[in-house]
Amino acid sequence: MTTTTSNRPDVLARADGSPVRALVVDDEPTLAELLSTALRYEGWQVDHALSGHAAVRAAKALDPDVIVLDVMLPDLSGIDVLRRVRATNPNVPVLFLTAKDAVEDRIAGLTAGGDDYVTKPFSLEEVVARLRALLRRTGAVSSREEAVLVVGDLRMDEDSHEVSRDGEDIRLTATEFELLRYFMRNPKRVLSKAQILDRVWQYDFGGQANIVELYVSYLRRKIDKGRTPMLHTLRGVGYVLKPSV
Amino acid sequence: MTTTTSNRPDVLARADGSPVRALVVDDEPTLAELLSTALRYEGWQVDHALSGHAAVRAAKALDPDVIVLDVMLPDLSGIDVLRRVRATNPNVPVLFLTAKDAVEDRIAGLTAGGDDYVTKPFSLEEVVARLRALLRRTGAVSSREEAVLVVGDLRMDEDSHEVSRDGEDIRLTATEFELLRYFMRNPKRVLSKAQILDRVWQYDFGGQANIVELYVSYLRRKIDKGRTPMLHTLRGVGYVLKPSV
DNA sequence: ACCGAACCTGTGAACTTGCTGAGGATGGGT
DNA sequence: ACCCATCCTCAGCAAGTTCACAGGTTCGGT
Repeated sequence: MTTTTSNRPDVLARADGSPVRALVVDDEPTLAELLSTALRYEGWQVDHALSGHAAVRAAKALDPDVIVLDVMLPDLSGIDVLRRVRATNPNVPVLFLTAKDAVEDRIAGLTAGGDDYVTKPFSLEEVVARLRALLRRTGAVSSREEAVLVVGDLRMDEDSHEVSRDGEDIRLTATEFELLRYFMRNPKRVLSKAQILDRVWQYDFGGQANIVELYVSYLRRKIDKGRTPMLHTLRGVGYVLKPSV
Repeated sequence: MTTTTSNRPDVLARADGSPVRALVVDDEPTLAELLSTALRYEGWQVDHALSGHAAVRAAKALDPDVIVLDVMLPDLSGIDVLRRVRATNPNVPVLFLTAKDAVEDRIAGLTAGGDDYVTKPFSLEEVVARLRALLRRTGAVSSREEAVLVVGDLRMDEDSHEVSRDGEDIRLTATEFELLRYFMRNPKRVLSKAQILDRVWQYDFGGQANIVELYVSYLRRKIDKGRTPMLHTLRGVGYVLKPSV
C-alpha cells in the first residue's frame, strides 16, 4: 500500500480514482504559479485563472473539486465571483485568500458555509492543509483517510490539533505544529532546510536561515526528549523523520 | 462509528438514509446563498427559490422535508406562499424569516400549525438549530438523536435550554447558549474565532472581533470555573471543547 | 588529532495574541 | 418610568510566541 502512483503516503483522489481537480484564482502570476506548483506536487490537477471572469468561466468548464480564490481581484469582488461560481457549481468548497490587514475584507459569512480562508502572506503547508481539510469535510474525495497522521508512535490529529507520542500528550505552538505536520506528511524523506523554509514559513519570510534549526531544536525537545530520536539530521542535506522502530 | 460518510457526529437523514431535502426561499441572492451553503454543510440537499412563485413550483417539484421561507417576498405574501405550498405539501414544516419589527400577530397566524420563525438578522447557528428542531418534531427524519447534546460531563438540552455540568445546573444567556451549542456540536474540533463569529453571531455583526474572546471568557467562568477545563485556547488557531477525561 | 563547516541551543528582546475588568447602551419586564 | 439582565466596546495587562544573535558542540575530512 506504500507504493501507489506516488510514494507520498496520502495522496487524495476522487471517487473514481482520478486526481483531485483544483482551480487557483489570483491575479498575481507569481503567487498563482507558486500555489499551482505546490498543489501539483500534491498530485492534483491544477488550473489557474488570473481574473474573476476567467475564474467563473474556468469553474464552469472544469468543474473543480476545490477552488482557491483571492478575494482581491481587479475585476470582480470575491463575493461576486463566489456567487457566480456557485450558480454553476453549488457544492464546490472554496478557500479564500485575503490580506491580513485588509480593512475588514468583508469575509464575514464566507466561512459560515463551511468554506475557509487564509490570510496573506500564508505558508504553503497551511494552504494545502486547509484544502485537504475542505476536501475531507465535503466528502468530494475518496478519503479512507482520517484527519490523523501517524508515524511510528507519533500521532497528530489535524482537527483537534492534538499531538502525542506513545500516548503522551504533547503541546506544540502553531509553528511547531506546522513543521511537524510537514515532517509527518513526508516520513522517511529527507527534507532540506530550504524546502522546509519554503513550505512551512510564509512565502515572504526574510529572516535568518537558521530559524529552521531553531524550530527543529524546539521540536526535538518536545517529541524526542528522553526517547528514541525520530528526528534525524543529515549533515549538509537536511532532516528526516523516521519511525523509531 | 467514526467513519461515516461525513465526520460530523450528527448528520440528520431521512428514513431511507437519503439526505434531508431543504428548500430555501429568499429574494436576496446573498442571503439565499449563505443559507444554502450553511445547510449543505449540514449534509443536506438544498435548492433555493428567489420568488414566491418559484417557491411554489419548487415545493411541488422537490417535495422538500423542510422549507425556509422569507415572509417578505416581492411577488407573493408569506401567507399566500404558505397557502399554495400547503395545497401540494400539506405537512411540510416551515421556518419563516421575518424582519425584526414585523407585526407580531401576522407571524402568530403563520406559525399556528407548529411551524417556527426567526427574525432577521439571524445567526446561522440559530436557523440550523430551529430547522433541526422542526425536523425532529415532525418526525420527517430518522433521528435516533435526541435534542440532548453531551460532551464529557457537560449536558445540554436544546429543547428546554437546560445546561448542566456534572449534574450541576448552569444558567446561560442566549448568546452564551448558542456559543456553547456550537462547541458541543463540534467537540474536539478546533474552531477559529472567524468561524465562530460567522456561525454564532448575526450575519450582519460588524463589531469588534474580540467579542468571541469575551464570550469564551464568560462561558469558562460558568462551565470551567473550579473544574477541569474543557474549553481550551489554541493560540493563533482557535478554541476546542474537549471532554475533561 | 586537528580544523573548519555545519549544526545546536541559551538568552533575551520585540512582538503578537488573548484575557478580563469597567462601564456604556439597549431593551424587556414590572 | 424604572430596573435589571444582557450585549458589547474599550483598554490595559499578562502571557505566549517568534526570532536574532552568539557562543558552544559535533561531525567529517585530512
